[in-house]
Amino acid sequence: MGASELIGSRAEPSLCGGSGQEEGCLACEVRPISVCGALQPAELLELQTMAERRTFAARESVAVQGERSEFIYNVTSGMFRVYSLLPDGRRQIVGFLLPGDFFGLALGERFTFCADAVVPSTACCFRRAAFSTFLDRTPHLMRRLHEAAAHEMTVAHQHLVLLGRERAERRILHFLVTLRQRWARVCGKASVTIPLPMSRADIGDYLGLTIETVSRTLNQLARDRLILIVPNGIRLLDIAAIERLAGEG
Amino acid sequence: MGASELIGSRAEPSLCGGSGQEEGCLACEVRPISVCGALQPAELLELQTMAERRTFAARESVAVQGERSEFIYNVTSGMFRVYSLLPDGRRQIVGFLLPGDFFGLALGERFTFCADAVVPSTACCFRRAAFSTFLDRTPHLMRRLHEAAAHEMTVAHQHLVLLGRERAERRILHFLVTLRQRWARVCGKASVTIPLPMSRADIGDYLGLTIETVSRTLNQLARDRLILIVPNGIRLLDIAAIERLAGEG
DNA sequence: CGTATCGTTGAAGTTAGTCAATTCGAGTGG
DNA sequence: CCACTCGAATTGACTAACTTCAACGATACG
Repeated sequence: MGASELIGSRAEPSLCGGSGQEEGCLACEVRPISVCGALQPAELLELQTMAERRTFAARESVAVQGERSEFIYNVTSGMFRVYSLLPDGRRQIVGFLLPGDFFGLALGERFTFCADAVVPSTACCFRRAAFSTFLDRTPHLMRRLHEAAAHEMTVAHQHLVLLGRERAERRILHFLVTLRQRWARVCGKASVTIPLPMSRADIGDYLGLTIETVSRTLNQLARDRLILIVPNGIRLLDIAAIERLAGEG
Repeated sequence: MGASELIGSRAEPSLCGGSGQEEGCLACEVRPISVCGALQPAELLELQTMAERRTFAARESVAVQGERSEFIYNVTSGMFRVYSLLPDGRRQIVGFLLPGDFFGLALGERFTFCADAVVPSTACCFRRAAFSTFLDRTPHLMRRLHEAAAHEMTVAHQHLVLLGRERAERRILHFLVTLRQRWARVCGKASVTIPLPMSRADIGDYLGLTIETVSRTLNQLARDRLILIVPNGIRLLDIAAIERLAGEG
């Protein structure tokens, strides 16, 4: 083994974003990558009046399946998981939210899913009613939201393909490749080290696998010298090979 | 076996809908259950000018992954399947479209999935550009479309739960229960006999199973006297038990 | 009546799940 | 600083579920 110089490359999740609360929407660090990027300065000032930055502790709940959805959220830092709970306690994570991602787009009266913070995180909260009327006055934001929803739909469909038709190794690889791309968007540049703030159980519940299978598969990939497992993350050692094995990516 | 009096209860898929072409949107048989139901008579007349009823033969293609999406469609009779093809020929069906369902909601420039007719079917076609401008002038239709998209999202998430966390029997049962509800909406009343115009291969590709597993599971359910397999359909013999076994349904 | 396709059934093989033991790492208190 | 504890991650042995491969039966169609 003895690759001690490789170890220690901790995936420190700056998880981008940060404070900036005081400065309002104009100075928002996720605006360029979020739906808010569609807005003019004047509109941002108006949006700001109905926005409130909230902090969430790790595991703190954002939404509970079936409860009334008073707010919608725009993630500004950290990571959230969106999931469904089955009566017997099993869980299916349908997605992880990164900075710039919207939650509550499907503006039904009630949340159809649970969501909570994976790590300490922040999000911008909007009262649904206020946001909704703002939306009516701002058709280009509506468009942008619709595009975001369409993209979410495409992502969900790819997730379906993964769960329905791929085996464990490809699920894991696809997950890593996709997550890398999403981090790249958030951080402005692609990194070979992917922060994985979520647990193996989370990954398993996202990919329809058990923790044991996730662990075995990751360690097999590490033995094959495709990845390196670092604290709180994964370093991709051979991105070309990984993307090839993952399918289209 | 000798339940010959039960056999012969063919699931004749009137598959509801039918002609009505000549009479226009006002007389459209799927309007009450479709997004068009949100429109006023005057608006329907306008919509009608950009609508064209098209007929599709079984297996005729509606959309091909990656191609430009010139039209969007509203299913008026029959059934379509929406799917993704993998490079090695495997297929994941992400959904079946019934009368009243919209296709092409995610108004990207290109189709992200394939779609074709399962049986001879008809659909109302709208040129995307024209429909899009109509949408801008008709915010309540936009709302309704957005709600439909949100519902699609919820359905996709439930599908994810199914593929990620349920075994074959529950996938099949859930599929039957859900399809029954959808037919009920289309036909105006719930029936114990569910038309299944699609093949076992289609069901398998929808549920992430092989044809063999679909066949074995269905026949096991028939042996357990929960269902009866009839030509082109399934009759549910014990709906209460089926819904219990399927989970929340 | 022959052929093609679809569906069913059986047997063998694989993958991932289950159960259980062990290790690792972070945090705690002596 | 070290022992202890707790949860997360890893690893192994075994098992269940589903797939694969193969053969066969039914049905529709020319």
